[in-house]
Amino acid sequence: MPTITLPDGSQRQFDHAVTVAEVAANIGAGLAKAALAGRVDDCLVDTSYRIERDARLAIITDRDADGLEVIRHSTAHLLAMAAQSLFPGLQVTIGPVIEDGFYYDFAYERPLTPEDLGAIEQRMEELAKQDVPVQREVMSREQAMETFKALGEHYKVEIIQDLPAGEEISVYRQGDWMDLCRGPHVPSTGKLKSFKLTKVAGAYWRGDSKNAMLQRVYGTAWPDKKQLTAYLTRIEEAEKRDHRRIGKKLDLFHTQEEAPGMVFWHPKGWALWQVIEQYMRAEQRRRGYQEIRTPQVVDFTLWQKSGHADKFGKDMFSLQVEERDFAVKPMNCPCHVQVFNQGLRSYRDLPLRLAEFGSCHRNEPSGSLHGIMRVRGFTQDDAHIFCTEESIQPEVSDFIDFLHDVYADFGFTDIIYRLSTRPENRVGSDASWDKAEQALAQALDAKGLPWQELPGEGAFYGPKIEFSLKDCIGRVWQVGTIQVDFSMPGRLEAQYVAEDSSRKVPVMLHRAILGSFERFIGILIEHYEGNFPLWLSPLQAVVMNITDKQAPWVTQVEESLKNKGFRVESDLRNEKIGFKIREHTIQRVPYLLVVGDKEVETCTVSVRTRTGEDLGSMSLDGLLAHLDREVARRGRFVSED
RNA sequence: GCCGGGAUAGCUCAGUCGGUAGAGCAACUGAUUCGUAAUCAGUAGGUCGCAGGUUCGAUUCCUGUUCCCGGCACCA
Repeated sequence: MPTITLPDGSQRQFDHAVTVAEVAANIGAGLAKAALAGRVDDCLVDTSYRIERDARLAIITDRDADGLEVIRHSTAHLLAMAAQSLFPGLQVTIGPVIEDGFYYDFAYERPLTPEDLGAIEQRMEELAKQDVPVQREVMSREQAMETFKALGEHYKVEIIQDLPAGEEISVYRQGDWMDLCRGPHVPSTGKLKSFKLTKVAGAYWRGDSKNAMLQRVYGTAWPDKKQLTAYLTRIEEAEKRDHRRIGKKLDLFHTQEEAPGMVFWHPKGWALWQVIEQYMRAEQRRRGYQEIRTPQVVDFTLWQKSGHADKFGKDMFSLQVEERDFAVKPMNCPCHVQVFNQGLRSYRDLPLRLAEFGSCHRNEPSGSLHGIMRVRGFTQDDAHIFCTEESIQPEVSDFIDFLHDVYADFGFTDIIYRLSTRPENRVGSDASWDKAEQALAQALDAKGLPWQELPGEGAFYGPKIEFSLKDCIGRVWQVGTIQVDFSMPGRLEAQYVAEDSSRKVPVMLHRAILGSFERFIGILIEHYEGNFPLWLSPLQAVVMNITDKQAPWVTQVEESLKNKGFRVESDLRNEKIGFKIREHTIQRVPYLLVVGDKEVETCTVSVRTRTGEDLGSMSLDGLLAHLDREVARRGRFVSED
């Protein structure tokens, strides 16, 4: 005699055990049809789940986030079913739901091709149309092992073996196809109406490059066609923000075969870079950092001492010159310790903050290179803070404030925080790791920041906070970081004289806000779609004439603005004004200054923005005041779409 | 590094079932002096990524290689 309590608080009584589907039908035919799953006392179940006793129940439809997840999960199953029916011998492994979709990893004798995708998708459509019922079945561990062994599903057998003892093992059948799965799933394949397979790719079994490479098929699924189309359009639009595309269009930089993973910066890209560098330089100085510069090429023995040679000597660009081994620096820290080591340091010198716009080179794996986001030659806004253990937390706290200020100036508020903790291979005592991890966690908590822990992902010398931003299609890139290091100062013999005149080894904090200029600029380009706020714009204004007659005043305006430090060009070409406006608008120039006879007479310019807004005529002083105001607020209030 | 895909004019791309290529935009030349997103006409522009092989003949087919793209792994 279960009493079912619905989300609105109403109750329904039944004189026998009922399934979720039956309760849905009892409420209404529409709901019965829409039901994809149920939530019984906070537990997600199939619509076929039998409720034996009093319970709270929510019927899950495609309007719930959970419902959408069920759809995606079931679509992954449909994909596997279709793939296996088309390619005998293809084995299933795992098929989880991911952001906006799902994937399924298959083991097959040959790689799947993009053409195969089309065939699989078509098969999925057919199977969905057949509205095949999906049924759950519980099996014993032995039974499950036997079943999947008999099917030749060796990966599934391995998965079953690794399931924790006591865990209920369920399989889902749809037609003559079945898969090991916890569920829940939609009641029948007919509920899956709007999906699309998006890409195939190789992926290692269990994410380990020592294992076999599987065939991963990615797809997306939505409650209806409209949402599917909206998603596909969104992705298409997002791809137009791609920094590689915009970088080329706006003539910011290029790359070429002879220097893989290295960037050739063009005048406009370098102008942008310089604005950022000068800004960071000023901000660092304001906050107690001292800027230094250290060598690019350093004897290999230093990298052996620092521990770099051991852990990633292969990833360094090494060179032999006159029988001596050198390496191009992959990081700045060992060099910064050398600066610290000059002279005798006192506790009174701490915390000592040494900053460098350090150019580094790392021989990154070829497959990991990506536009200017992941490169082999890059420049960090690097700094190392030498301090005592007691200063770790206040320094970290100050750093996070600094970082937030900088990000806000660049218009970033959507930041992902992660704390990477001690890895298996590490140096330093557990006690010092405890202290360092706590200091980082507390600094984040004290500011009320939401963070995620990445256990075991810390550097070998200490834990780190990673600050990440997303690119135009949602890929996450680490930009900022702060890392606690108990190891390197000791290895490189850094010392200071403490209050009791004993010699002590300082703690070192590695930190960066932008991360690398290359990556940060890549993110900036995608964030603004090339419509940089005025303070960053490589070219801030173009002054243009209507006919030759106005050329002298145009040149005068150009010179005046340049003298005030603005990045300005004039366009005196014999072209129609509409043509010039169009060209510079496409080049995302924030201000288009038009000069005709009227403006010459009144010593003004007609001001138009790249968004097409007409600000009317302004005197030179008026314009300068307007531009100054806008530059001063940086990226904080910019929203130009 | 691994799996798949790609590379054709400055850019975006079409094309050749094997007979050495084409469009739009850009560039250049000329005309036009025209007030807020494309003036008109003409000209020029390519070792079809690179190296081999097959072939009478390869941009096209095959092999290798480099780089790029999408994932995976990696990211000290």
